[in-house]
Amino acid sequence: MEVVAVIDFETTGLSPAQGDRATEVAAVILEDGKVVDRYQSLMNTGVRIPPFIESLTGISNEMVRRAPPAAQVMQDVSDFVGDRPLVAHNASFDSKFWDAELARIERSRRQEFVCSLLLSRRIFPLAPSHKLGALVEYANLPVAGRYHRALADAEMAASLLLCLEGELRERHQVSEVSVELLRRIQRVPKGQLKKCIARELSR
DNA sequence: TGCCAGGCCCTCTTTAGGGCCTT
Repeated sequence: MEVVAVIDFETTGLSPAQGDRATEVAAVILEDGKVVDRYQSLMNTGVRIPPFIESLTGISNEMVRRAPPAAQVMQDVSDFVGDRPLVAHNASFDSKFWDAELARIERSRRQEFVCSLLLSRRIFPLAPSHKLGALVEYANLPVAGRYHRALADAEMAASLLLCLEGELRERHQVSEVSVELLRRIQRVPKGQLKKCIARELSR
């Protein structure tokens, strides 16, 4: 697989369109089956974190008040990941915040996202849940730290991606798992994974 | 005052509804 950047945001809520902002971002660079570089930072947007979210993430208003400005953090993390393909667990969520926070510093995303949630639904259809934590347990992956902290979640999403790649290699005899193949697999209709892989491998 | 997301996916579907997943 090509070198990819696995990212994760902690935020004040679910929707940047409703005024929610990022509170923390992390990115890990995945190369040759291992994490070779890491970035993590809290970020100060000036938006108050609701008590429920403080409790969920352990990220307090006091912590972000002391953090660097969001503009600086987004510039740094954007430079850190560069043009590498991005991966996130439930990418529809992280891509919204990635795009919204980048737009505030007048930058735009140049690469597509791969979603480990959509992939895990195809590759592990029998998992009891496709939440990140449940998949980590299901696949017996290492717990990288506290759930709902950006770096720990990004590390565990990276482990999950490697696990999914391993499944494709072993169970489906795919010798080379490309980002393009992952993008196609995450859109395959239910029950058509094998057919999709066979079609892709015969190209 | 009351309410507040959105994409994906399944099904008792397609002129819809509801659960999952992210914080």
